[in-house]
Amino acid sequence: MNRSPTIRDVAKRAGVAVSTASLALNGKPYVSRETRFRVLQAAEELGYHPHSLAKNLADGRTRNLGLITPISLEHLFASAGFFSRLIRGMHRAAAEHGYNLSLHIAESEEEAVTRVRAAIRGRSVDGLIITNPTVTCPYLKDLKRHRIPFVFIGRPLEEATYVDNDNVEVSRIGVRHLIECGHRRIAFLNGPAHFTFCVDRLVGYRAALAEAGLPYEEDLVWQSDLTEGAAYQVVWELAPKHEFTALFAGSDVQAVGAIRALQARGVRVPQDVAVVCVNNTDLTSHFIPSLTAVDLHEYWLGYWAVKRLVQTIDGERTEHPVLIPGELVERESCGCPSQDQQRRG
Amino acid sequence: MNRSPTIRDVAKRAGVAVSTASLALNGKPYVSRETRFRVLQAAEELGYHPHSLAKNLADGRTRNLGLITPISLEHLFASAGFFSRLIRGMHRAAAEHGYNLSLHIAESEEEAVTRVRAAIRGRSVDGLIITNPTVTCPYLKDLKRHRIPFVFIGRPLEEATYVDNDNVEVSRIGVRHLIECGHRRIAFLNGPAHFTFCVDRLVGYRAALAEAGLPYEEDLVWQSDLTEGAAYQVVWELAPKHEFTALFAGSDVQAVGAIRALQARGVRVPQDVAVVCVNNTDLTSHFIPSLTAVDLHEYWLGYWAVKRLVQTIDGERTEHPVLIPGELVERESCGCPSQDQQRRG
DNA sequence: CTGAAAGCGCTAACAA
DNA sequence: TTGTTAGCGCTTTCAG
Repeated sequence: MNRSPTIRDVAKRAGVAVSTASLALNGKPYVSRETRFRVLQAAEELGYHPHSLAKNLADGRTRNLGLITPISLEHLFASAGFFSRLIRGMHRAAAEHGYNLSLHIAESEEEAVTRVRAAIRGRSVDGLIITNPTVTCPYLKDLKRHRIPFVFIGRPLEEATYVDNDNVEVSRIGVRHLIECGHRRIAFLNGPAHFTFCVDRLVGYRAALAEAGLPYEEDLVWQSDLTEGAAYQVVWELAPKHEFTALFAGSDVQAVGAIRALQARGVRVPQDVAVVCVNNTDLTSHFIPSLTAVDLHEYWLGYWAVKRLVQTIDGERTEHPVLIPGELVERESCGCPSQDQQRRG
Repeated sequence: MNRSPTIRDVAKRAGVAVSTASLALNGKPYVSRETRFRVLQAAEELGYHPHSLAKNLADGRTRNLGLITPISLEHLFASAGFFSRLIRGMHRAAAEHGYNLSLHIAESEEEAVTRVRAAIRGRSVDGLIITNPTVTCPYLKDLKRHRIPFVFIGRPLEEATYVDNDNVEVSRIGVRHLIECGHRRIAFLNGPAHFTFCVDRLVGYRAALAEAGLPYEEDLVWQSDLTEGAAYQVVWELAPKHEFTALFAGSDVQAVGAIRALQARGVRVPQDVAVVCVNNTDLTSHFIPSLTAVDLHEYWLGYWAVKRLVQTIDGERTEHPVLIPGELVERESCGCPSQDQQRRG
């Protein structure tokens, strides 16, 4: 197997110096049409392809973007679809800008610190995308000290570049839909308040009620962890104590827990209580009844996260975050006939 | 910001030559205890960390493993959980061997060819893991011509290193369970026969029946695409024409389609028909009734795929494929009381 | 055991 | 415009 041709070979064959070949090959100026043509031709004939490592070492860029996911296995399983779509979007944007995507999975924030450090030390990435920022963000120190470009997916508490859903809108859309279906007493099963997105969603919930002139009742705002079991517990407990005809759930899994609890109490969905949730997943589409959900468009979250990161790397100071809007996907659980109406319209 | 220390700095500080520093740093022999200590000490004091790119360029290895996924978006959405777990396992094994994982998502086999070529040309990976091999495998030519190490996830038709589930066992386990629950007429909703795993699963189905002395009836073997809609159609059509008390479905999604069809026909699950399916996902656990499923242990699939790849890279000729066993996870849909029995036991 | 020197393949000053 | 020449930071012969 012949050693693959280097830029030297190309230069020699084209009868020019390596530097000229380099310029020509990379489409830089200061090369005559004719010379460029000769070089390109030679490269073609030789089947030349640049060696990415050498290139990267020489110009100091790795053309590698790292994804750091500081989330537990449990959390991952619960949101596998979310990450698949996210990664897909990231991949697309990365490809558009000539970057590679490398994975740095961490099961905890501590592990994330290790991975961030390793990436920085080995200078193996030009930038980092980090999901699920929390209050602590222990890796932030390293990040800032080494001034490595990074962007968060999710709204962090600290000042930092980030991309997130417009979570106020997300819940507003969902709740508004229930209101339009005629519901006036809408319970909200939110997630834990230490997630910034849960805070934002509550704002959206209130906004939707306010817009419709409906009163905000604290008693109808419930909270549970993002698991089916936790949601079940909370709803089983609280549902009998309040009157409501609709429920807005913070996630698909919580919706399932809630529905199981309601059914166990003899409440039918959607006949007695209509349900809308956040996260448009295979669970929401395959569940019986299928669940009306707000799609988070994770693909675009990932896409823009990479875009922003590339901008940061390129030195463009981009202040405001990118906020991806949600979109309502109507199914059976909200009990609205509007789906058919739309089709007819 | 001070330029980060290089191996030169370390050597100088330790009062040795770079080559000696290199040997010491990499734990190679031919360095005296004392010298090694001095070097390590110097590195520590300087906060030295090797530059991965330089290292890679020098020794010709990228320490990068590429994952190629030639699957449509549609397919991906249907099996997001599968890939999450797969990738997680790959990541673990890669980390164990000091490799990085880079993503090369392709939405089709043609695109996969492009990505494989790019990876080869840029010499950006030491080896490739490729999922979903098909009859055509158009990238195989490039792979072989350049002799780049690779392993398939899934059984290919061509001779090649691969890792897969033991699909004969997978269905045997599922069907055997139904038999143990007392069922004697068990329908099998399989996937398309052009998937090698579907072929294998049919073998397992027959084996389970044979072991129990039950007759094999071709009429009870159905086939549908891997979507809910397709499964629904087939079961809606065929269910009334045959007598059976249990159904073994080739995937979680197919099971859902089948159950919807059965319910539409007034058949209750699990009271009238017990259901077991393949793929232990969030859908199977959250569905009502929750679905008894054969877990494919995708994590280990990914883990072993990388292990095998690393072995291949290291020149160890490993002939036979790794076959990951499935495991039954009992839930409501099979209607067996054995779950409780086990807990009591 | 240790050190000097030659690359790995490419980019980027700087000179011509 | 083009060519010469240093590196990028590390590994690896090959002599001492």
